[in-house]
Amino acid sequence: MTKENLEKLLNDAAKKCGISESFSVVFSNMPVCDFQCNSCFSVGKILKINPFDLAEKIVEKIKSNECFEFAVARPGFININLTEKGVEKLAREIFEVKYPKQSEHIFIDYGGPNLGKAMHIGHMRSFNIGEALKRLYRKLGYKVTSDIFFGDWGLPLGLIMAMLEKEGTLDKYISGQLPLTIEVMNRAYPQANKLKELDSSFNARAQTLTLAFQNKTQPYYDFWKKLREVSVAEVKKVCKLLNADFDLWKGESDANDYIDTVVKIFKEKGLARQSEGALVVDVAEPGEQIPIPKKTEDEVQRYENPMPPLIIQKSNGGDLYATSDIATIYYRNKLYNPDIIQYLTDVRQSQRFVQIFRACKKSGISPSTQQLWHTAFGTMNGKDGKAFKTRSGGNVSLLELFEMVQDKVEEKLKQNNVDFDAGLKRKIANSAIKFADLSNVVEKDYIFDIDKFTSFEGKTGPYILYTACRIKSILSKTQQFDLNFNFYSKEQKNVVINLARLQQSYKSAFYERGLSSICHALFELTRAFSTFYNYEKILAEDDKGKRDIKLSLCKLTLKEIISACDTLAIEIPDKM
RNA sequence: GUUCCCCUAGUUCAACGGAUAGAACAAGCCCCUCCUAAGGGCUAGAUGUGGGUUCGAUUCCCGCGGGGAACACCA
Repeated sequence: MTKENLEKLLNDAAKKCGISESFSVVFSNMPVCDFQCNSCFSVGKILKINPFDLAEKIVEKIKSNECFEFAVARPGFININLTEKGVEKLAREIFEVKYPKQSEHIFIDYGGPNLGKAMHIGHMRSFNIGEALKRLYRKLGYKVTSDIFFGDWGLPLGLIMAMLEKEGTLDKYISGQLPLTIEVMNRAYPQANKLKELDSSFNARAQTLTLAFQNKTQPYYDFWKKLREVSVAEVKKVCKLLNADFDLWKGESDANDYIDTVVKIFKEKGLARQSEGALVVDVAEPGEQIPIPKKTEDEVQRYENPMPPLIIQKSNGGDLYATSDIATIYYRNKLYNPDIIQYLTDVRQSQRFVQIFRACKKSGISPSTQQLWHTAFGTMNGKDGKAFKTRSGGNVSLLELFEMVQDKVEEKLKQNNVDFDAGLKRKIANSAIKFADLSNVVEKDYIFDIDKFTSFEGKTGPYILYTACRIKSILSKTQQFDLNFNFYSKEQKNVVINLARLQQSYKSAFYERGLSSICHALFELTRAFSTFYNYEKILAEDDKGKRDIKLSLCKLTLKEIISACDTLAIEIPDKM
């Protein structure tokens, strides 16, 4: 890579001056240069040399280079510009880039839909970010296994059963007299959820039914299987819309067989203790969970640096999700032995994952060499800055959101007199949603704005697709041409620089475990291309050499846009 | 109460401790006899507050103000 070449040049020059400190290079945001080196300040400080003098000394030692022009600027910057030869070489590197194979195996857990509950917009980020990270890791040469990890073993399914039982239809659904559909579940769950608050005997019945299928008591266990089947089919529909796919479609229920084993491990290692009737594991480290003296008798006990113990068994003997999570880590290690396990959830679950990870490390369920990552993403808020809710206080379902965006896309397509089919509509809607979501920095909350998802101008997914389609259109209208990277105009060079920045963004994205830098670089690239497109005639260029150069730029840019979109799980249509 | 996160143009978002703080939307002005105007060009507009560290702070540290989240049997 050019950046590395530059750093080598500078470091070699430094060595000739007897300096062993390292110099690094970054893309410049200044209009005067392509790259810059800021290291003269820090190195100058260590060596007690004026940074400006140091910069001059280094640059003097670099014998003239055909690819780069060096200049020293005011307090001590080294500014570097690419020559035409340098641009050509950079373009060639970009065109031929290959990522070496990595030895690590990353296991990534995202999606996490709960059976029985319709997916809402809160699930969207996990799917979008997780899917894109999975693809990014693969692109960068890692072995990756993805698991959707259903919440399929809990109370919601017991609630649905209890609701149907109360209606008197449960037997008919069990026997198959009435067909079980997702609509039945989507209706029954919210009703049951409300009812359990009002009717404690109903709640108790739901608990009993939950325990029944968990103990594999018939006919409830078979009915649970049926509920799972119907839900999974529905989830797969959403996955198709979001262009997400998983290697494993497991869930809490698969961890069930290992729960006793892991509880035993905690007990045998003396890590578990009884507290208020529940079985807990202490995970606080020194300086955490220090009780704050109560001011009055009946005040709730508060703690300084709170880190409560992790409950692995309820006082009624029931299991918790945390126990399933630990059991899941246990069997994932047994079956897949990954080097890294990554989870993607809302930031509100952060403390829970700290607890789970610590419990796994303490007990050795996760070996000390294994990395456990929790990538916490910000909450999607409404315009009031609070967690997003519809006017009626409910959640917007993911399918509804997708429909709304597709309707808007259809409107726009009709307005532009474009021939379209369902596939094109879906692709454009998908790009709008993905790009709007992934552009945000992962860990920050963001405002869920429906207008943003249905606006197709400016920094949006459809803009990226539009640019790609324009390039495709040009390339489809041309015959064979000779690949030629001897770019000569300012606009062409700017496209190449942005191509390099896009490739650089994959590395940043890996370290940040987020996609916003890729989205940003992709947008800047398409913007640079659009400027070039507006300034220079491509197909109408008479000079064959120049036309080859311009077409080569089209080809290279399209290749990289396709590659980036593929990483983000955005599909590009041929026309729009 | 404790802990963590956030505060940047009118709005929504960017900016490994680097130079003149970038975009998008909204506003105003231009560009379709020309490869897709879902486009391009131009104009105007911002770092909550008070200290500190630094050659240099939106970025790091400490106050203050404002907002959000978590704080044992939900996930």
